[in-house]
Amino acid sequence: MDKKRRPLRLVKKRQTAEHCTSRGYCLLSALDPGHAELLNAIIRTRGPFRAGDRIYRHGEPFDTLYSVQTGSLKTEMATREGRAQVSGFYFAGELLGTDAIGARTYPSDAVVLEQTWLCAIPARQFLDLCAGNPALQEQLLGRMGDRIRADEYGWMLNRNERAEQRLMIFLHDLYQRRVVRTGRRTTVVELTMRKEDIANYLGLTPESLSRTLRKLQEAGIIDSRLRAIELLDLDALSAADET
Amino acid sequence: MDKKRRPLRLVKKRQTAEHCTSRGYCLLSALDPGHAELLNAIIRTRGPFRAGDRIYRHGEPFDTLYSVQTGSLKTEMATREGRAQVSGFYFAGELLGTDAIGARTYPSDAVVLEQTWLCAIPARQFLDLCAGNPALQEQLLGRMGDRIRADEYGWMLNRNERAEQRLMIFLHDLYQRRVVRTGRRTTVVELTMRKEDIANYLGLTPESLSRTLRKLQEAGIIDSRLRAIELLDLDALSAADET
DNA sequence: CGGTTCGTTGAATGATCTCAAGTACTGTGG
DNA sequence: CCACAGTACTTGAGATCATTCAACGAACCG
Repeated sequence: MDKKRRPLRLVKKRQTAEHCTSRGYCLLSALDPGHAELLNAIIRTRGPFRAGDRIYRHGEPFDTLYSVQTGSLKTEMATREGRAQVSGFYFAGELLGTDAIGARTYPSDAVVLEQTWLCAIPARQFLDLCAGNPALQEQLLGRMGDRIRADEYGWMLNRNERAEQRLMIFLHDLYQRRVVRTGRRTTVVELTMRKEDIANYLGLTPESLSRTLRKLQEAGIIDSRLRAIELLDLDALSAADET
Repeated sequence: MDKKRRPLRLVKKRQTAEHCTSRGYCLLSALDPGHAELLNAIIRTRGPFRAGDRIYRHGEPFDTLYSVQTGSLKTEMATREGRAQVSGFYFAGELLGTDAIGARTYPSDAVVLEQTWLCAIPARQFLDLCAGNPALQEQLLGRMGDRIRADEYGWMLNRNERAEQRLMIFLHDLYQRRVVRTGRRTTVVELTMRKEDIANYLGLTPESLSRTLRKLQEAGIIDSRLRAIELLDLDALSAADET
């Protein structure tokens, strides 16, 4: 399942927070200039990484959080039989590594899906900074809370819903996250991950995913292509996602 | 899948000042006397609550965290069809409401399962206290991180494992948590929740749970009674729970 | 003691998986 | 640009597991 292990290319390239300031969905946005400067001083831009690169592996000492600048990643855990289990996908603006906070080591592997730039945030210094800055702490807690809620909600769905429903919710989630990230409402969702990863993430076999995609296609809800899916009936998808 | 609330096993049974003899005893352990005093000043013991009481409801403004003193609770969310979905169980020493941190309202309902005493912790004041106290912040972040990891692990299991496996993991988790709470290694697990709740939590119908229990019983792994389950083969159960 | 809820059991249905082929895409070397 | 090999994806048919529907038994509570 893990084919090519290219060595990590850590191209160090000093850079300001230019990549972050433009978007509201960024940790820096909560900071006054003084604290932003402090945070800026400890973060480092890293990249480019290529598909298959592993940013960290489970069991390695946890010392760094990553903010995704451009590109995308998946995280995966190992089941006791040694199979990989995809536990999440991460896109630009999202924070990678939060599930390691409070632990000594990363609980999962982070695998790059396409050309990707990251922003490395030393965890120790960052958490100390949070301790002295209520606004930043609130940002961090907010994100962790979001994460807990999202996981819990996702878990709930996975227990109850059928494959078709889960897939619709997943697609709608991808769409929504891209709206939040980019503000654009294109109905074409690019798939930077393999279908196999999606199936794994949804708890389905690739065969079942394939059949389910076909079903949605026949229902006129999506147009499933190879590396992209066009969402033809957003209403149907968001209806699936309603609490 | 359950591993879910297990993170809270870090809870220390520390009974220091009479203020916190039996309330809030976990979070206080990280504090120097001065800060402990501050925290003590804002927490309040509440109870007794009886089975069926709702501590909070989803949608209500989030303003309080609760530490379970004695007794037990379940949290449940509403699916869009209006059915209830059990999202977790909480026992003495565990922290209730963390999934609301960062949100304005509680995402779930908290329902009491038996006679229960709680310790109410005003969220605003508590979080402010954390912001000024690195040790306390670390405790809180640690718990939230534990929670994220547990949810993630649980979710993973739920996607992969069959009913029998999930049930074994659940039972083993109940056992482990009780060892942590009480230190006693009795193999009889009291069920304060209804079987219906367990089935719901595991993503099964009550019928399927019943059949699965019978299977484990016939295999000599458990002795399933009405309000308790005796764990006859702990090795088999912990084997199911191994990473 | 009845009524009610909770839990169990059986048989039939349905969803997803497994196994086994077949097809389409991707990258490589000629 | 094409042929090729390797991988990803799709499709079909049968097996497996959990659900549904229906009925019954056992505990709880007035």
